[in-house]
Amino acid sequence: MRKPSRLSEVAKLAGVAPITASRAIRGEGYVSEEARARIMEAAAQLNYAPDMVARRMRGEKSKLIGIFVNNFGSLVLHDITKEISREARARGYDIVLFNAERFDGPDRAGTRDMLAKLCAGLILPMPNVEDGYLSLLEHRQAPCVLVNFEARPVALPVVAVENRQGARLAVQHLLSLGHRRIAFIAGSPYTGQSAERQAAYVQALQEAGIAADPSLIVPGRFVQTGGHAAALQLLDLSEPPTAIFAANDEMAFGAIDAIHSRGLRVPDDISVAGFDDIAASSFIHPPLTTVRQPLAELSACAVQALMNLIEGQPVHGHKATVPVELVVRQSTGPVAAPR
Amino acid sequence: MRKPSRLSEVAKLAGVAPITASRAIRGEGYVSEEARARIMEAAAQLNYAPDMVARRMRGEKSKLIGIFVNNFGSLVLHDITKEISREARARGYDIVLFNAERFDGPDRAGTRDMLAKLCAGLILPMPNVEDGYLSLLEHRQAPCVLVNFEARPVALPVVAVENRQGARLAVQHLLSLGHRRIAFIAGSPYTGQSAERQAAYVQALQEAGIAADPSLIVPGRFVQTGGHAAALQLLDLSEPPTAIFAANDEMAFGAIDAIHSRGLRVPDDISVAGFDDIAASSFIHPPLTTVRQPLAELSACAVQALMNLIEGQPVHGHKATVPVELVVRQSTGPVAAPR
DNA sequence: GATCAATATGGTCACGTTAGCATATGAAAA
DNA sequence: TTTTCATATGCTAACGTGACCATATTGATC
Repeated sequence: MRKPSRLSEVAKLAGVAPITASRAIRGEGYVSEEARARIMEAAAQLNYAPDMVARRMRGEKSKLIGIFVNNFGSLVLHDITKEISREARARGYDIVLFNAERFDGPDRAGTRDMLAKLCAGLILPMPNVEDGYLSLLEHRQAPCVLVNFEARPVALPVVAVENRQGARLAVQHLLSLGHRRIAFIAGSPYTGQSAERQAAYVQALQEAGIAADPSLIVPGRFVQTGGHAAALQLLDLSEPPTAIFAANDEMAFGAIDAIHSRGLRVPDDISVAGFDDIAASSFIHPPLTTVRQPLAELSACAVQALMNLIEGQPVHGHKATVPVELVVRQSTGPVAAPR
Repeated sequence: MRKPSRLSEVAKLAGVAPITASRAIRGEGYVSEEARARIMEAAAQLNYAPDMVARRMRGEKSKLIGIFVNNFGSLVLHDITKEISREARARGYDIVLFNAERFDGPDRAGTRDMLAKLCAGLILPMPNVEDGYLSLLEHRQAPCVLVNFEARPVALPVVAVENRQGARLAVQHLLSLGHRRIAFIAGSPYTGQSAERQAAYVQALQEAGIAADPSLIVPGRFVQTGGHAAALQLLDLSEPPTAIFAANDEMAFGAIDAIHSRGLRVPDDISVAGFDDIAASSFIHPPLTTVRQPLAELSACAVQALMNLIEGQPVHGHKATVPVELVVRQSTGPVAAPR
């Protein structure tokens, strides 16, 4: 590897001290016009570029925002990440995405902290965060905003969608279509987000005078294959549901696939609703009835909160919520006539 | 922000020199059992974690692989990234994804190079790379592997799918269904990948005795909205095509949407084929006939090549290709009976 | 008793950069 | 003439770490 040239080399070539070259390149402090010209030419000649790692070690801020995710394959996170990136770039910040899923690699925390140190701020679109790391963040490792975090009260800004309201809308929609046996495919067991949606599901049923049947609540880990397996399990019940509400769209995709694989039709035989409204949801067959998260608004809100933190405004554990909206498409329909 | 504790603080608390604490923590060199115990306890008490930025400044390797992408919203890149991440983690490496789309932020190159310096190696799943940066990489800024790079010969390892063969399969499939007016929705004009697929499309037509009609070749920038607009343009032709081959699945989604919006049916009125076989393609309506990129194999190949570079094997501009496969689903069918 | 090897510990310096302070020059103001 | 100010430049130190070299101490071997 050819070593990149250093500031001291530029300075030597220009016949000045390194600090003077530094000033010229950064455009700060006093440098005479002739010295500046010599330095710039030397820099160009040596193809010099400042070493941001060294700058960071001196504690300077970068123009970089880190997004830490713990589900690298998630489509809704893909969409959220895209929106955050758009917002951040509009403000002159670059984006790095770190796969923070747990694994047993060496120096796990070290790598994570290195990135955190390099970034001006962090956005964590995670429904849950390991306790140890959360307290590290609360003690100000870096400016940090949580997105869709629902695990517990926390001393950091949180931006989230109205999970309960969204789940309630979906369940009420299914109830209004005449469904009474409505199943719920839950996400990962330890995410507050899934818990919120599940709680609202139970409550909406109760308000309609229906007791939640535990056998109709099946976990699907927020992934498509999990939704597939969960739906099969539900279809195998002695009294299967007439509608399924999945805690996210990807599981709903899996559920629809599972239903089709049993020779049943959506929504004629069984209705399916999701949550998120990811891009693919309007394209699948049948188009998915789902709860739309306003991702652009959510992301704008998160980036704005992070900018406030970066610019030194005090950290408060304020939680901002953005409203959701039910998008009715063709995956839900009236309950089938009794056989 | 509470400052993280430093090695010197740990050393002072344990009553040793910093270098001894360093040795104890890294588990290298000679440290007596009692000293090690004191140091470890002090480190735990101070919640010490090594500063990887400082280590990197000393030139140490991290266990981090950077993936630079220039289309942050792309679904196929999402899938590729996921696979690379899986492969890398199996080898003990973490992953960061950098949004390298061009924009005019400050210190653009500096941020990029900082990340490059932090990573043990880079994977660039980009069909094209800015010339200046490419030559920087060729001069060994960091170990680097290109994925699906098709722009020009390059002195770096390249792993790619057989774009020409894939496009040929798709076009031949459409020809075998009786189609003669087959349109092509191209990707971004400056990506070799799109050019490769387009060239094979033209060649396959010629082999069937059909001259490519320039009005049937429309750019779609590899994005869904681009595919939508391109399809509308094609449908507005005085003699519209009976089949559309899109250079990627996302544009095919957009095309199908556009066709539906005109009250036409797929594949009854017009067939649509894509390229990539992203996850959503089997779920959309109708399920998409497409060319499958073996993403797991592609990624494994790329990570293996990068490991070779990192471990010091010589860099050669070898290009590895992985085979593609046509997946026939329901978006393609026989050409409609003449009206 | 001298030599050697293994064990154990620390001092110094460099990685590339910049803040803080010190210094030097010329010109304008008192 | 002296003071003040704006301009221009450089030295030193520090960010946190670890390689290299130097120095002890111990026990074993000749």
